[in-house]
Amino acid sequence: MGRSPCGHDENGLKKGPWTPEEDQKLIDYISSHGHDSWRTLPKLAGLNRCGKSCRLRWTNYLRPDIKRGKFSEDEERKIINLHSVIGNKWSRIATKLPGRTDNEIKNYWNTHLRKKLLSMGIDPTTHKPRTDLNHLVNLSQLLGAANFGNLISPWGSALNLQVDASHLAKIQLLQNMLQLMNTSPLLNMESNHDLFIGNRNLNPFEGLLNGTNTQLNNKEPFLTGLENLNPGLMNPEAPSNFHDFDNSWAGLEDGFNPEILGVKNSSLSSTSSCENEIEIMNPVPASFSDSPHGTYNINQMESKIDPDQFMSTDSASTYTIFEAWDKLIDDETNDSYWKDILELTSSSSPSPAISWKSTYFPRRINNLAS
DNA sequence: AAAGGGGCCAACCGCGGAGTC
DNA sequence: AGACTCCGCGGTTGGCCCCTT
Repeated sequence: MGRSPCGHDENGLKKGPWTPEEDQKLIDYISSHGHDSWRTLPKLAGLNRCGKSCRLRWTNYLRPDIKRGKFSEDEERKIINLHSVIGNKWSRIATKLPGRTDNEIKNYWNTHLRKKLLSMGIDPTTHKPRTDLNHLVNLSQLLGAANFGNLISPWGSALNLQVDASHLAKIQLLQNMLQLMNTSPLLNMESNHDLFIGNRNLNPFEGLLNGTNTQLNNKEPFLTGLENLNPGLMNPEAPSNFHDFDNSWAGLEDGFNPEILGVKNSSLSSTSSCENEIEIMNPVPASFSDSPHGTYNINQMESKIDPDQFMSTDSASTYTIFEAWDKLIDDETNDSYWKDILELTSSSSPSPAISWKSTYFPRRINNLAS
């Protein structure tokens, strides 16, 4: 395994797979002397290796506290949740999984979890539902195989929607919207990472992932998605740090101006620390900017939230996510689609969901509701 | 049974940050 | 302040293994 089997570098130091004898030498030395300096360790331990190779071998394989074997479902869930928050920070993820190394987690992600998410129709980079047509085909197959009547989407069973690619796209757009809001800096002012780890799910498909389907079977389908939002928004008596929300929203409709959001460039392009040693990544995934500009689709919509464009003052050609929403709604020849959602979510009065929607889409909601 | 191909994963590479002089 | 060294991290590689044909 590895590269350059039995090879040696220009200094005559051995590279490639470790032999049992070398392993034993390393274990013996570290057991009695520790590893204060990896640079000097190989010579002192009688190993013809570079210090880096010794460190890697120890930390990834020989360390006594390493847990080997298959990843548990709980570990899988943790990895997925952590990755959705901090991205490819394997060493950070590893600190939350005792006995697992960053290398092991990274390999497991690339060989198992990534594919698993893809097969579930989730983009492993953004942790959002995928929106390409190939995926829609896969998703429809997945849905078809999984008790279609109940499993179309978190909201599908209640809305009794017809299932075709068009509806799936709309459902996904709705989910994307919810997730976008969920991950927007405005909605995450409290930066409580417990929102993301453990009992809170970032993506609405997690029920599929963990096999519980809790969200999919939820009796309040719209709320199922909305519960991912900051509870402050779901609460009619929102906490004080949301007092500017309405004003901010007005600004958003004008082009998603980060100044209005109070978002600095640094927080968009890098990470910022929070007290629990979890970094909240850029809420707008960088891959958004990779979306091709073609016909109207979700990717195009999301591409308007490219962090680079946040800093641009040129808004003449800006096609905001909210305009896309308007277009989507306008494209619906029959408003009953949206009225169904409204009726459903307003059935339990007073519904937090309807107030949420009124806040987000005041014009549209008022028109439909009247 | 043999060959081919893809998956898996240990190990390497290169970069960047931190510390030291 | 700048140069240098060391360490740690994320990305990538490539040999082994297993499955399929």
